[in-house]
Amino acid sequence: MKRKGSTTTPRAELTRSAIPRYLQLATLFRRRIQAGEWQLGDQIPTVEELCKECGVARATMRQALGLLEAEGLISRFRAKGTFVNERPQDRLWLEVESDWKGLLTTRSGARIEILIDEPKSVPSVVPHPIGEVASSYRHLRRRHWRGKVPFLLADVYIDNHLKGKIPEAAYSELTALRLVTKIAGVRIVDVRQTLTIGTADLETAQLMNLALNEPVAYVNRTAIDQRGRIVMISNGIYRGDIVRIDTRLK
Amino acid sequence: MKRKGSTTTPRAELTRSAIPRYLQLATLFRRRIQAGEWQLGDQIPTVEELCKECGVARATMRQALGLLEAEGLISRFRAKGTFVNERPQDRLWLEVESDWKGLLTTRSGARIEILIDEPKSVPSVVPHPIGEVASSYRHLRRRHWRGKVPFLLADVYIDNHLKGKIPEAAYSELTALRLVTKIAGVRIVDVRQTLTIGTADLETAQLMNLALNEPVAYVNRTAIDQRGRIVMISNGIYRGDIVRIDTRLK
DNA sequence: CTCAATTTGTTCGTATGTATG
DNA sequence: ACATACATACGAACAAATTGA
Repeated sequence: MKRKGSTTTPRAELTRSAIPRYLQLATLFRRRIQAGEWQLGDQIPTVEELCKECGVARATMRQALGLLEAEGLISRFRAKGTFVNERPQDRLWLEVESDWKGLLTTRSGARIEILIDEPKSVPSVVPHPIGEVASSYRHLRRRHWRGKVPFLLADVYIDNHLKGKIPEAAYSELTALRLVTKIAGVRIVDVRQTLTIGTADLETAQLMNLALNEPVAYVNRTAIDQRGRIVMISNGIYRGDIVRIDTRLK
Repeated sequence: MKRKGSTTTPRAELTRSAIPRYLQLATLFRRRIQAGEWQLGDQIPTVEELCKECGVARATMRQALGLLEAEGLISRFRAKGTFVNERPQDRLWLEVESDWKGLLTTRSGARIEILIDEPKSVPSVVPHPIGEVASSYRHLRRRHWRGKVPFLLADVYIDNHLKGKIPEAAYSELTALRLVTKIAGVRIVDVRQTLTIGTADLETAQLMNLALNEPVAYVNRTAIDQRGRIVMISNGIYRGDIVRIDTRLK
């Protein structure tokens, strides 16, 4: 049988996606538990009910629940039902700073690991064209940890004119903006920050200990000095589940 | 015509994951284009080169590129090569406002559809306990469209004390904060806004025309008046792919 | 102009994983 | 548990268009 022409089956599936259904369901239920919709100790709906609700087969639903059971989130008892064991770890929010004070606050308990260190480099992309690009930057790719959780992967570019002013040890201890202001003593006249939302690609997922396509936040920062020169560029990827932006408008 | 040389960087191996390889690859390359690693007009590495780099079969790689071609990101020419068309970031960003001016700016071309309208209701969750909860609120679930794209799903609660001051038609035309300030004329002394990142659950996905587990942004807003009463609560879910927050720090 | 190399397009066959009934 | 259908992934061969020697 040839596959030319209109052998296309008109399937109007709602969750038509390349991501396996059982994974979608697992995520959905994980979120329900986290949101408190399914409370600790609760009996969750039966497999039959869940199947009807989500429009999938029993085997698929059981596969999804199997994942959650393996994660320790639920317990299943024959002829009794399925129950919520615990909540997925209450997450430690990370505030993406939206003012100077926040930007310069030391992140307590953060450890910075240097993955790449190129002494002479030029940023391939300049997120905010607000100033003159310097001739050469020190490029660092750094991974930030809080405890055993990597939460930020950032490519940092620092103007090589500041090279002499920054001690080596500082590169693995401070945020990029602190390096140029506090340590190198540069007067920054403008900082731009852009946050967008995406999903983890393969490389990011591996480095951040995330599943592929889990949400992440891209945070790009650019800082210029008095002479209008771009002295720092930081292109960072935060784990989406720890990002939180609080704003107060008076 | 520039020819982008094949990166000799040793690439991470593709995980044996539940997410199809061709999707992983598409995401990876989409990101490369967005990051400018593959610039506009560039010829990207040949299929063969990409296969070797990523360790996949030709057919798989072609399937990934086929997706990008369908999205209009690249163009492929037999015997010539594959070229970058445009950047994915050329979409219509929606700015989640982070200051008063932005909050009150009318979103041009936005249409608001009312899904639920409860005259007397009490918000089940109060995101920011900064004031006194009123005795009764008007609860609206509204879906915001730009053209044919739903981009925001919001549960809005408005203090019923303001009932008489707001004409019916306004409810399907204005943002919640505009309703209470511009229309009802309430003097707001404090607004809190919190943004977090998550993924679309089943209901959200259906209402926003998203695949399950695509990234979304949760934006919660609370406003109090002079007497410290919470006059407005808005719990919104934005499509992740259109959220963008620009900040400027001087 | 022809020929060879390059590069994408197309089509087999086969194996594996996922979802349904 | 089993059979069936479909999507995914691989490998290989060949076709078609472009370029340059």
